[in-house]
Amino acid sequence: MGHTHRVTATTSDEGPAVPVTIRDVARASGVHISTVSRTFSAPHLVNPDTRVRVLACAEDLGYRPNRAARALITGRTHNIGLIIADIANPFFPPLIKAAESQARHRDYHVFVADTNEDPATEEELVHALAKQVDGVLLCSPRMSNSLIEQLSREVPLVVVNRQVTGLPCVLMDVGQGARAAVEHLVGLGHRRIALLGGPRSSWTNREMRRAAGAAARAGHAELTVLGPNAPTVGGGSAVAEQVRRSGVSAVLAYNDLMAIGLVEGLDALGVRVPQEVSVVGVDDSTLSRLTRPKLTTVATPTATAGRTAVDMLLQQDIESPRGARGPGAGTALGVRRTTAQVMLQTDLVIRDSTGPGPHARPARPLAARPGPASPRGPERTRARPPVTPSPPTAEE
Amino acid sequence: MGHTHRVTATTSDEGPAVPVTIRDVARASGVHISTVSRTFSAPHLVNPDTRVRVLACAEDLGYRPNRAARALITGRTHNIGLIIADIANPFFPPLIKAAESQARHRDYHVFVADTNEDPATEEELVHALAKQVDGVLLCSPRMSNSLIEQLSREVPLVVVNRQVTGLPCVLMDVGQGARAAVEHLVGLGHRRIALLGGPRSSWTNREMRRAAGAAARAGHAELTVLGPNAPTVGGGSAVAEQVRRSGVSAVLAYNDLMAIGLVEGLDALGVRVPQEVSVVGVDDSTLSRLTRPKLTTVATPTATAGRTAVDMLLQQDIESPRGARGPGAGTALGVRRTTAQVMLQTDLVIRDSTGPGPHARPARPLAARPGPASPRGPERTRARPPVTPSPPTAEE
DNA sequence: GGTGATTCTGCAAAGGTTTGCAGTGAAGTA
DNA sequence: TACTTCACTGCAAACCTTTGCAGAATCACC
Repeated sequence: MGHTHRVTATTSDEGPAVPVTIRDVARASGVHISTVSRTFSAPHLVNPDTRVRVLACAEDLGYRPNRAARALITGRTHNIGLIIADIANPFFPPLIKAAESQARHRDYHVFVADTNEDPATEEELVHALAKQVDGVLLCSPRMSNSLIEQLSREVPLVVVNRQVTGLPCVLMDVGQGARAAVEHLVGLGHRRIALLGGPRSSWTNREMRRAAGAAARAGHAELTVLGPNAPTVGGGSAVAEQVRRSGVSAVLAYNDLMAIGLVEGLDALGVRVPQEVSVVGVDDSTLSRLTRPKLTTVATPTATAGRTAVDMLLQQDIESPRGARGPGAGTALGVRRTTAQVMLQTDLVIRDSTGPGPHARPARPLAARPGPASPRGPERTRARPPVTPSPPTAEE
Repeated sequence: MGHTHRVTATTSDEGPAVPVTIRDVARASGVHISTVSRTFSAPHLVNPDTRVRVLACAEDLGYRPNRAARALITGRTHNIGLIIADIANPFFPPLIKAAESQARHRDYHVFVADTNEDPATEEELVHALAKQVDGVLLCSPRMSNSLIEQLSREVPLVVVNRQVTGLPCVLMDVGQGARAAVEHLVGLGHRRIALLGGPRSSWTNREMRRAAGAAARAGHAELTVLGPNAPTVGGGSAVAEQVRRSGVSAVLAYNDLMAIGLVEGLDALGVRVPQEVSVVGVDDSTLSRLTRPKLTTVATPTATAGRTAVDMLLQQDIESPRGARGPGAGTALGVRRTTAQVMLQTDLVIRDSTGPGPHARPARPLAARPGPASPRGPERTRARPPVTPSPPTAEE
């Protein structure tokens, strides 16, 4: 596979033509370049007759305003950068699409970049994007908090899935989700539960550990933390053996990918889910409904997060336009801006990958033993009113 | 879900500081701005002593060259635009990641944008990206060929998954893949086969129809085309009922998503795969190994396509730098460039979603009826040497 | 000491656009 | 008619860099 076969190779003169600028249009329509400029950026300032003439010339010259040059002087690019930890993770597409749609409504474009979960790439991308966008959405960053704060002085930032003091953040209450998941498992009669950790530098990871640990203690269950692991299918299947050896009867995974990988891995070892081990994921990605057994998972409001993040960025942006020292405007130092932190609720969605554990109450023996093929619909437990987030940890 | 809870809202003075320019560095280090510029873009031209001084000043002023301004004069942004039909389709992430990695090696950054399968959005995005990137990779475009050609005069273009005369293209030999799939099904004893079509304006879609039709005729099988459909899981499950009514015993779907959706839909109707209906997908996305039964599918060399496309773009780019009318260089009209078309091979990967049909030879009755849980490993048939692509159709 | 080469630095134009200011002419008002 | 107002347009500076050219200083060499 992947063998290359060159079918055709020709040369032609059909290149991108010489770029046509505002000057060419001005010359063609016999007006000054400033009039052409106004025709596009402030049409009400130019005489209707001239306007149509200019537009006509622009049309058949194929003129398009150079957005980069425009940005140089206005300080606004009308672009938003969206930096994503791993574009192959089905968690992100809904977020991306929601952000794009929200941005489009506000006449902005979104440029997405993928970091492969690598902090160095993350930093580099922020620098690369800095002057070409009006702000950057940092999704599930793997950098340290201090580096994020530092970068935020270079370009307006909104952080998703991480809490950074002084910066606008969109958080999902995975703590509450993890607690609901553990309570669900405890309620099913599980007393030995494993938590499959994700990347070490993930805020979500820390929140889950904290909340799952507390919930386990409250439920008199024992929680084993396994990890950190790569937050991928491979990362999940890689720990299957370890999970089996640990002797737990239920697992809460960092995300759906790991949960699915774990189910795969356990299956290969001959361990049945949910009969022998129950598995819970996080994200409620499209995947969770497609695999068998269907995954019990903590639903995160991904699309809402995308929309909210864009809103927060644009709001902040509008208040303090970049390059605020216009001609004659003096130097505007330290523009005030508002930084809000928003916490979104999560839901536990119960499907077929969780079942009764070794300490299940024998009451209602039939109803209490819903096999993976049981026809009951998905059950949703709404998370409780969100709590205030834990104080931000010192570093990462 | 998605209820917003505002946790914190503060204002602070920690905004993005006043942008520090090359001027500030020049002033601080007591040299002319041109020296600062050279310190960054041509260090060998500046005295080591001055260089360290300038670098030191730049460092503690936090100076970063403005890439947009630089691009304005050099004509090169060192960015590549990557326009994707649907970022939620697992077909794309490997392509994106390969493109990003290849670009990074050449000191380029990739900006991804998603079009939601919408031609209008596609066009708009090309315009938006035009002056901010050195070239655009158009993946599985839904625009008309003529529009693509027109846009290619605005910015260098490389097209993936579509054949446009005069433009560099990266194609996957889905025709060969579809043929192999149909032959596989015919060999299994299927005589009535359905093709689940994808988007009408998809080149891949047309190729598949053409090749699958020919292969069916050659195998004395009847091919029913169903569609066009949305190339998504939903699009697949939506036609399940129609597939059942059509009475076919095997289906070749436009892509894995549709195939998986179809399997889901058939399952809901009580139709078993592969016992009653065989299903083949296209793409060999990560999904195809995760669902049950594991999907028989046509593997497309997605990562290779991403790498190749970047290479073709950069090669073309290097030959003809944009804005080629440098100071005093006169007007360079119609720069020559080379346009190649590359066809990549595909492979049929046989897994568990295909099984014997109504006309199966009764020979080896046991081995010929592999259930979905049969432990045989995946089987790969290498596609034959690629053929020259069919001549481009007039429109889209 | 004179010549030429070499190394470094400054000057200024250029890239494509926006925008405050001033100027023009026409229309409105007294 | 004289004066104000208004709508429109041109001028030129500004945004932040890069880069060809030329000047200055240093050095080597004869």
